Amino acid sequence: MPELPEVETTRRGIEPHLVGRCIRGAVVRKRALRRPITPGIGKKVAGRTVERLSRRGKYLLLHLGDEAVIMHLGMSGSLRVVSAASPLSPHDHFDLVFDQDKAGRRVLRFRDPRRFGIVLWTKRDPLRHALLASLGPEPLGETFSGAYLHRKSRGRSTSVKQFIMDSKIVAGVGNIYANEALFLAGIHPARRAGRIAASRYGALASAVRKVLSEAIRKGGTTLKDFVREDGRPGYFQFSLQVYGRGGLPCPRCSGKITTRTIGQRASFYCAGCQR
DNA sequence: AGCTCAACCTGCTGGC
DNA sequence: TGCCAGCAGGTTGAGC
Repeated sequence: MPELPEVETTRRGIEPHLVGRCIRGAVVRKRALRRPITPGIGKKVAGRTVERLSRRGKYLLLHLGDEAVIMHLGMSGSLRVVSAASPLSPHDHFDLVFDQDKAGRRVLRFRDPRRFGIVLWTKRDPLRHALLASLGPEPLGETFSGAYLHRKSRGRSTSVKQFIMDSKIVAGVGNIYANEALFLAGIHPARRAGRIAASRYGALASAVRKVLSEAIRKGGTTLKDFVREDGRPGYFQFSLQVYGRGGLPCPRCSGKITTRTIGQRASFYCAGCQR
């Protein structure tokens, strides 16, 4: 479910509910996620105050002084701020429990049916954690550019789509937005990364930025189950040009949109507009 | 180093 | 109507 815009939407949604709040503990109902939830996490975070929330790629970071909680939503994860008494759904695996306030006791509730998500506690700078240390630049940051993509792609025979979905190259570009950005840039997703000119990478970097920032503005993409912290869906699914639209007319030339698997992932493109 | 592919899990759906 | 193979927004690690 969640790519960078959905994680950013979640971050913005939960941040005002969490910053400055003191943590009382945690409830672990199902430890076995992509990695086991850090043993004893409740005791480790108890008494800490949330200073801020940040995002790195698709990772969400809760900063608790020198320590941090690292979260990843995997394919099906979502986070909501709810009352501690709020009824549980089958896949509500983890709660971060806050001190009581005038609204009662609130929790940050992590739901993840497929359990590809992550909840880890770290006492180090979370950006130095093994999972985050090798991430490429932020696609909405200053070091991400066409020149950067061009330089990194030299000698690479992999498809450009797999290349921009590689988190070591650029952090947080998933399947939906890779398809969309390549359409916007007019680049065929199966084209070899090392055989694309610098100017076209300029167009691609711009397209990635545009697609991601537009999606953030619309609250992310809700295909089936993504919800914001308050339960509302995102709206970017109405702006999708090619993703999930195999067989339908291309919005630019009215040709048929092709569906094809590239690098184990469903890919959608217009063979007329994308070269 | 870089490429490919299987694996981790559950839920839904499209085709028979 | 009912069943089930196949597929889903992500990532890693093994094998070559």
